[in-house]
Amino acid sequence: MLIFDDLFAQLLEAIKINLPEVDNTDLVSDKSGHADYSFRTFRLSRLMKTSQEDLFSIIKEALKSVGFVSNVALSSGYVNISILDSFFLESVSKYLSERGQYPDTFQDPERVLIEHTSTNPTGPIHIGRSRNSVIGDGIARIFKRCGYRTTTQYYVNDSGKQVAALYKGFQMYHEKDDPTLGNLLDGYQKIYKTMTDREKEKELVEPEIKRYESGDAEILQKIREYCSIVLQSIVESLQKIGIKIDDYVWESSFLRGGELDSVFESLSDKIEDDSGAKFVSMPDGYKIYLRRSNGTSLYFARDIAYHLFKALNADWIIDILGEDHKDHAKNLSYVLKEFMGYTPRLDFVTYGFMSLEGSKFSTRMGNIVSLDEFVSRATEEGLKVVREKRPDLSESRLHEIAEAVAVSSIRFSIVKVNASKQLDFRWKDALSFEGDSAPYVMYAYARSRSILSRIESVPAGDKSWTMNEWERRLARTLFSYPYHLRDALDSLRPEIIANYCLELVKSFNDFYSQCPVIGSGEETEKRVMLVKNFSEILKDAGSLIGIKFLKEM
RNA sequence: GGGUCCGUGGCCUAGUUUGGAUAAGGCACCGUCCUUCUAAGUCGGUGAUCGUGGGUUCGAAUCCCACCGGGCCCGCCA
Repeated sequence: MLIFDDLFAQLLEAIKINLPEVDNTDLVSDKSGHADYSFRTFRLSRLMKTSQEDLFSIIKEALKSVGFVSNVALSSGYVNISILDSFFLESVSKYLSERGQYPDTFQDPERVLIEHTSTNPTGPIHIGRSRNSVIGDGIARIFKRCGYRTTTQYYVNDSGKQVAALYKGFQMYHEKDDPTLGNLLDGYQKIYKTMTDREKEKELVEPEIKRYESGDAEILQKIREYCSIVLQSIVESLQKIGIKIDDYVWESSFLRGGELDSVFESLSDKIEDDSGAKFVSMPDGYKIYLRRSNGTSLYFARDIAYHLFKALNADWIIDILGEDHKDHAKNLSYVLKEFMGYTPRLDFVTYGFMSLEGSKFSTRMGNIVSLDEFVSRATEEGLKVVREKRPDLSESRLHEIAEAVAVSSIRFSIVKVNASKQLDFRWKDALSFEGDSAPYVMYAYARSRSILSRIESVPAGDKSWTMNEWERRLARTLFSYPYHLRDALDSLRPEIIANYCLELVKSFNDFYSQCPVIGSGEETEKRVMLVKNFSEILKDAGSLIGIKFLKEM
């Protein structure tokens, strides 16, 4: 829960005393530049058959007692409400100095579990898949920031067809070799080339699945070993872009622990039979198979078991999934809630697929970019740029900056786009460090730190803190941070934070070019305060989406 | 074919969940500003019938319907 001076709520409450019919869609934070808040009279005027002028008088009267309101005016149906110049800056400063953060938080008892990435341990993570990680990690950080007890989890698929193929491929093509990452991937790719149709797949892989699920010690041990090797490389790739997942849950643990049997037991009155195979029916008649006729389990059944397991330690469960899993998510949610009385809050964030230079990612066409490759190319590009701009810095410092720029850029370029949209990856755009990008954000931070580092003593200034338009806009944008944070949390949309960062930086850059800080006499104290608040809040917000901030760059 | 998501200047994106005051940024292009705190920046300019057509409304990028274009799903794969 966020703690801050919620002006919006206070204004609304004050107006409600004299005008109980008001609801929170009548009042908006104004974006048109007319005022700070704007009350729209249209709805109430019709509803109450009261003129806009009369409503205006009532509102003006109601706001008389509100100390931070400086002006109330009626303009073409809008009641424009202005806030005292000093209020925004004072409020933010108070929180930062007294509580250490703005907004402050109150620990929420709800335990939130966010599952993300969960890519099959059958190959390195590529840039398309990393969209999942970037979104998931962003959402997790937003929850933590808002005071939730948050855990992230990676579901390791070490059972089923794909990993059986990983095993079989290695046995077929590299039996005498060490199970290195390279050999495992090679075997996997080769076996997939031979599995040209579903019959071929069945023939090669199904006996292995059967062995696996019947508890054959050899295959169990091998698959765990192979998956661990591939998973390790994925974990390392994620680490490079600053993502660390709290828990790894192995799918196979539900096969062995008996959880799967309890799933079938508790669903027994819903389960139907199709020549030995087991399924449940959705309201539209669609059949969801839980078990093959040969007795082995299917993904849906194991995913039920997994979600029951999640519920043991969480009140709110969030899964980040590719849009190909959308129907699965809907059906899973239905079965859990309607058939099994599932109580935790369950949300799915699905994201559109990424493409590469306008065409589909495709492993077999070689049309793919691994996360590692992207990181190293971005770092290289970053190094080129920093070297040119900062020839004065040491080699190690240049590398440090290049890496921060690369990682931040990668995450920012992915997270800033709404998850529901398809995202086309283009090298040219991804490696550009200008405009609406992470370096743009980082650079503004470095500028603010540079100013602060040059401040020795601050002369006491004019305490009334009247502001010019640039100071005011910056102060107001800083103040608005909690609203964006709350929006991002409620809608599970980390891009709201990315866009807020851009908006905040824009207001800072305008301020920077118009308002000198050092040596500005009476203005200095106020401006230093603005710069200080800016650097803290920008770092706070940007860190949520994985931007790394440097004092200089 | 059925379901579902997306469609905003030449290109990319915000705004759509909660309908409101001249549709907001970036890239590219043209021009401006470094003897003020880092020019990865600032300012100005060119460029949008918000996919199309209806509807609801005092008011629609936003809500409803139809259509068009694209993604994804429709497996005893995951």
